Amino acid sequence: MAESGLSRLKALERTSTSDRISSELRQMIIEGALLPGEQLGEARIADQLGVSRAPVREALQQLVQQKLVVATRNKGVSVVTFTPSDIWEIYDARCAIESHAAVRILEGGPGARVRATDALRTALGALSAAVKRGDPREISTTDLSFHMTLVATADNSRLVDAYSILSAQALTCINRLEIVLPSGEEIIDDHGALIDALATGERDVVVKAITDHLTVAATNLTTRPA
Amino acid sequence: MAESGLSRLKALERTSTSDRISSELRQMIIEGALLPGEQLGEARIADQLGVSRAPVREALQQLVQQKLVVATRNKGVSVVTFTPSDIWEIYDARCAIESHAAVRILEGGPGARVRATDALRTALGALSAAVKRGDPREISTTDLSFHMTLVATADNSRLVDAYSILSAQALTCINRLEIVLPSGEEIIDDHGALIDALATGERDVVVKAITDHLTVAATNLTTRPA
DNA sequence: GGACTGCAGATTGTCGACCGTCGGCAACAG
DNA sequence: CTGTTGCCGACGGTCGACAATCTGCAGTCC
Repeated sequence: MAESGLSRLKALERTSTSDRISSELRQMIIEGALLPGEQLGEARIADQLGVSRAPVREALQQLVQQKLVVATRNKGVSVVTFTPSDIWEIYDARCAIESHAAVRILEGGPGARVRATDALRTALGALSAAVKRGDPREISTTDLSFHMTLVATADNSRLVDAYSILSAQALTCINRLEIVLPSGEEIIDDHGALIDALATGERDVVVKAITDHLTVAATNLTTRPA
Repeated sequence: MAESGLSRLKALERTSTSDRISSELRQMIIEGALLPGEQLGEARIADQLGVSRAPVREALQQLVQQKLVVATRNKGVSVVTFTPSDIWEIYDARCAIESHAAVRILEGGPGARVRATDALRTALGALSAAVKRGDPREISTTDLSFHMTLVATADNSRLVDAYSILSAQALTCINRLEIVLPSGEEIIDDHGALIDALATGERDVVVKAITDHLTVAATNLTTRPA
C-alpha cells in the first residue's frame, strides 16, 4: 500500500472551532479592525459565525490569557486598551526574552551562531521585501517575525510561547497608531545591525544592540506624533 | 455616610466558579496529589464538585495554557509529564526573567536596589523559617516565593505573569521527586548569596549568581537520585 | 429639586442533553 | 494465523435554554 494513489492524501485539518474563532478574532484585533474598548458580545459573535456561544466563550478566554481582551465579570469582554505603561512593559519583557535568547545562542558556540545569523538573514530578506512593497501592515508583521526567528533559534518552547503573546500585543500597538515611524532604510539597517552584533559573538554588544533597538521602538510608540 | 458602622464591610469575594476550580486543581497538581499522566475527565470532576461541566471546562482550559495539563482533541486532558528537557526549558526561562528583573532593578538606582534587598531579606526570613520547620512542601513554596519577590520588584506585570506560570511548573517538578536536595543550610546560604550579589550592584555578578543558582537547581532535578 | 428605590432590558454564567469522534475488542474473511 | 471490518462504551465538542447579575432609566418620596 506504500505506492498508491492515496499517497496524495494529506491529514486533513483538525482544528477545533474555538481555535479558529480565536485566531480570527486575534487577527482582527492585531490588524486594528476591532477598536480598543470595543465590546465583544458572545451572542453577537456566535450569531454571526453561525455557532453556539460555547466555542465563542472558549475562544474569548484564550484571548483573555493572551491579554488581547479584558474580561470583567458579568460584563463580558472588550478589546484591550494599551497605555504607554503597557507598551513599556511589553517591550521590556520582549527585551528580557530576546536578549536571553541571544545569549544562549552565543553560548551554543560558533555553530549555533552561524545557524542563527543564517535564519536571521532570511528573515531580513522577507522584511526587506515587505519594506520595498511599502505595506505598513506587512512591514510590522515581518518585523516581528524577524524577532521571533531570533527567539525560536534558542530552542526553548516556553520562551517562544511567551514571546508569541508579547509579539501579538506589540503588533496591535504598532498597527493601531498608523505611524510610519522610521523610514524603510532605517528599519533594514537597524535589523542588519542586530545580525552584525550577533556575529561579533560579544555578549554585551548583542544585549546592548537588542536593548537599544527595542527602547527606540517603544519610544516611538509612546511619544505621540502630535 | 462616611462614618458609619457599615465601614467594616469589605467588598466580598467575587471569584468565578471556574477560577476557584482552576486554583483547586492547580494546587493539587503542584502538591503532587495528581500523578503525571492521570486523566482528568470533565464529567467526573463536575460530578464531584456538584457543578456543571462548563465551568470545569473553563478551568481546565486555564490549566492548559499554564502548561500544567495537556489536552488532546477528543481525548480530554491529563496531568502533564515533565521530561528533563522540559525542566531545562523551565529553568532557562526562569533565568531569562529573573536576570532581566535583576538588571532592571540595578538600573533603577540605589533606591530600587535597597527596596529590592529589603523585600528579599524578608522573603529569606520566611524561607529560613520554613527550613527550620522542615516541611519540604513549605520549603519549596517559600523558595519560589523568594524568587517571585525578585521578579515582582521589577514592576512589570507581564514578567510577573510569565514567571507565575514557570513557578507553578517548577514547583510541580520539585514536589514530585521527593528529594531533599540541598541541606537546609545550603538553601539559605545560596539565597543569601543572591541578595549579596544584588547588593554589589554589579550587573555581571548578579546575572552570574542567578544563572548559577538556577543551573544547579535544574541539575539537581534532572539527575536522578538513583 | 435631589436622591434613593424599583423596574426593564440586555448580557453573562451555568446547566443538562445531544452529536461526533476516539480507542479497543470481537467477528470475520483471506 | 493475519489483517480487515464492524461494533461498542466512553469521552469531549457543541448546542439551546434557564438563572443570576449588571446598567440605565423612570418613578417616588422627602
